[in-house]
Amino acid sequence: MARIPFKQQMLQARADAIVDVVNRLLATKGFDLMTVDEVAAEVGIAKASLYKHFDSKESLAAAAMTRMLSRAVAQLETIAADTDQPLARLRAVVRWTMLVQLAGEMPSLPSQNSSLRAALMADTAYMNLLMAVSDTLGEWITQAQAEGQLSRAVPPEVVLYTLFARACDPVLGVLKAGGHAPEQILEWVLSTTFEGLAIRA
Amino acid sequence: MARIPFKQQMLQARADAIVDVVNRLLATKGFDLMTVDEVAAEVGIAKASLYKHFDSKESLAAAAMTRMLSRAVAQLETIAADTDQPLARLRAVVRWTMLVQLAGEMPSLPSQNSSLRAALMADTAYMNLLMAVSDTLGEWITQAQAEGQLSRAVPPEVVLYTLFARACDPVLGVLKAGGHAPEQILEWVLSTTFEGLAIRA
DNA sequence: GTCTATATAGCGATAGAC
DNA sequence: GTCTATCGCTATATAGAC
Repeated sequence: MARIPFKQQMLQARADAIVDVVNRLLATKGFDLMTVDEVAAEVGIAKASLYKHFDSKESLAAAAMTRMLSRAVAQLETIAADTDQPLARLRAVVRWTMLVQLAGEMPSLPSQNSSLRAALMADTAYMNLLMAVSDTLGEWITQAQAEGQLSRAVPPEVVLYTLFARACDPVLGVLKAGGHAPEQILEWVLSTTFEGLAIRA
Repeated sequence: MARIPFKQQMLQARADAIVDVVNRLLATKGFDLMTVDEVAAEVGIAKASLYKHFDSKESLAAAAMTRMLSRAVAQLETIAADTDQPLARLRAVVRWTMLVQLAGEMPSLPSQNSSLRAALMADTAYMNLLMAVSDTLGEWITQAQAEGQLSRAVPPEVVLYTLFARACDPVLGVLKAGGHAPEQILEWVLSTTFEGLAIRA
């Protein structure tokens, strides 16, 4: 284990604190309504100091998304160790993303903001993690279809996008605001996602 | 039929033209990235003139949403006349909302913006139409469940929210950007919505 | 009602002292 | 690196002439 200078540790801790705040604000207000002033105030530092750590508002968002993706990778490994069944793995993934969202910790970015999209696609750490997650999920999806656990009515690509969409499904927030218990919400959305709305023939 | 002054007709036509532009901009860029300057420029009038028709940016969005809801009400009547089967009606509703979205005409508003939420909830025309749509859909949902066509694993409320969520499902945009045919996209998303991802036992 | 011109405010980002 | 203070820009909204 390499020795890490004390000063550098402090910097890393501060950067983590910043990303914590950004992550929560992205989850609650979204990118457009989140202001850099607000981030600095909640972290408890001056805005100019914040810009010593991150180049722009977009890079703040990218850092939050990157950390969430790295947590997702870790979670995928845990899930893979838990079960061999590909469909069970996919259910566990959706369950985890919904738990994160219900905890108010799932950063969601507007897909329409072009400057943000550009910043994300230029961030190699983000892109690599995104591809890692997509690849792993893609494998599980094709396995689940091959083993007859997952519907073959839709191609793997569509399944993947559907799972990603569930990670930021607005239905969760509405049901949470309606006063329903998290565990109950989880069951409902998992049911609609995997079993669908119609009655099984 | 009451006679309507020519001048008033012109005003109404202009207001419609404004809502047309707002509707398309809300569908493509979203509320936060849409600017009033842009709306005025595309309509071809000065921004100050625009503010003679609408009080604020929020009221512009409310007008677009209200018109879309009134179209939805009309569509519900058409669907009700087409079939008696409640599940078939619900499928037709989702199909219609997805067609609108694929045409780039479905205005979507950020649920996080509080000033916008307040403006919408203060708009009685909007609220009445929203309740009308919700009531009709709610009836069809309970009927479909009673007749054994729709899953009873989730309460009607959750079904309703799920259907609303499909009207602005980001998966559609991703698949469209991927170059897939609209009819193909429609089938896939209808399948995942009603039949679910898992294989039917 | 429509226009030009402007008020007002908030935000992202930076300068410069320490 | 951290701070205070400020720049520069953009956006919503309005004033006032016609």
